[in-house]
Amino acid sequence: MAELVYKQIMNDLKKKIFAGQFADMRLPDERTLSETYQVSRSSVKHALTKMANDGIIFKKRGSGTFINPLYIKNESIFNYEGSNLGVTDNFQMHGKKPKVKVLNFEVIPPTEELQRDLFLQPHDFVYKIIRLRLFDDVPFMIETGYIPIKIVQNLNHTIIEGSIFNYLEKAHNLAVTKSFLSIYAEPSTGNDRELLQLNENEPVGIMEGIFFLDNGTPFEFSHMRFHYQYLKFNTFVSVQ
Amino acid sequence: MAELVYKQIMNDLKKKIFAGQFADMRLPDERTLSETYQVSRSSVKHALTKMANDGIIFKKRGSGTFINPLYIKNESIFNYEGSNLGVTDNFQMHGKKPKVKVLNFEVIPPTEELQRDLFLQPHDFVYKIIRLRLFDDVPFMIETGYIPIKIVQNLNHTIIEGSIFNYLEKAHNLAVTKSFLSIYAEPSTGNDRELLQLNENEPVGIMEGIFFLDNGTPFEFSHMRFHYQYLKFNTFVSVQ
DNA sequence: AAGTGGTCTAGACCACTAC
DNA sequence: TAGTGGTCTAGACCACTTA
Repeated sequence: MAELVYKQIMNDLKKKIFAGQFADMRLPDERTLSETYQVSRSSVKHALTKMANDGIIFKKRGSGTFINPLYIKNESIFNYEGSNLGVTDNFQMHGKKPKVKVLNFEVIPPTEELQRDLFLQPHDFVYKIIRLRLFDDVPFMIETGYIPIKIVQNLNHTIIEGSIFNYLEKAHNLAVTKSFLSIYAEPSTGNDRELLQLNENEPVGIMEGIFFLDNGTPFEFSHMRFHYQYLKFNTFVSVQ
Repeated sequence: MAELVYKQIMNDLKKKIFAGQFADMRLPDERTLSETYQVSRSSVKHALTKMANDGIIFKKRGSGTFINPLYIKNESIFNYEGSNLGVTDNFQMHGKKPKVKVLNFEVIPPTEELQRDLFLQPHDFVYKIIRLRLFDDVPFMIETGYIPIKIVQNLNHTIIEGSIFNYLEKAHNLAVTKSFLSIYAEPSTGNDRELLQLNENEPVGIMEGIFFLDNGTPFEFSHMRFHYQYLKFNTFVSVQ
């Protein structure tokens, strides 16, 4: 499979960045990279722009392109660099296997909040799925998801024990590529402490929001309660 | 002032989107826009790519370019839409006045971590500024900031009691437009509980990272500890 | 003055979607 | 098959930083 030029460059540069190959925290200039990889400067620029948008590097006009030191420092488990937004794909940690324990699986009428968030009518029923997620045997997150049955009619226990997003992509060619998320903290509840093995004074980190299909259709409302040590959300913010 | 071509296109399209000029939620195709604006297709693409990254539109290869209905319905879903990234500007809440109490203001040599994060030499001293932030008289955040003195030499007590970012923009024409942030939660320390009026089991939300000037120069490392009820970070995430 | 990233052009061909 | 966005090229010139 011939990979895209700009992705090859991205992957090669990322590899070299993590290998510490740019000790001065500075990348070669675009014209040199274009020579090195034997591609046009536009392709190099495409790769660098994407990496800058991901916060891996930043470009200083007139000076050069530099590595974001925080990017190397942060070994967060949660990042959105995978091929899709699915939790299963993104929570890979040092070779540990992600596991799923289904706590609840039912179909309910949508609350008013769900009607608003997912653009539903009162008669558009939704799956309510509660899952505990673990690395090997260490629980790290309780996930409550709501998915309209009109988008997928045939969810079952086997599917939701794996990655719903993967199933959608493979079986229905539906890709989840966008989301609006809120991140905040709360004291842990008794249920949190029991399931996530937290002490009395230890909190949960919460990430909740709406996931969208590629065409803009709201697909899922998700509420995720994390053991506080397992949620670190990194983001690059830019204005203007 | 001759504005950039792709920005003109962005602004024009945004204006038309909000005016409801694309009733079918669909933009003209790239080749048509290129004709309309009498520019190259690359420039149109540049504009559309930026708008897609902002969550304003969706591009579907093979189908066309579509408007994100949420963008029209709820403009406030996007954080950080002000003119800069300053805390003072962004933490406005229901007409309450933000106040600042300076807890610490000194100049120190940079730690190794700061040297790496802010690209400093060991002799590049930094301001260390600790401030308690309040709405009216309710404290909500403890902020510890480190700023290289080589970027601003004349900070004083009066300035840091207000908005440093505003001061920079007005007095030195330096705009802070980018940041790399991590958001996570921790149990509160004794100091947190005292300053933020938290109970034993209540946590802090933490936002920390680097703020950059428009030209890419790292300007400040900031560590912010929030009363958990006052940190809610909203973000739009998109892959591919 | 030299070097860097930014903008813009004109065009070719590819990959995917809809009909 | 026609139409859409995606990738890629080769090159020109501009804006900014550094020395």
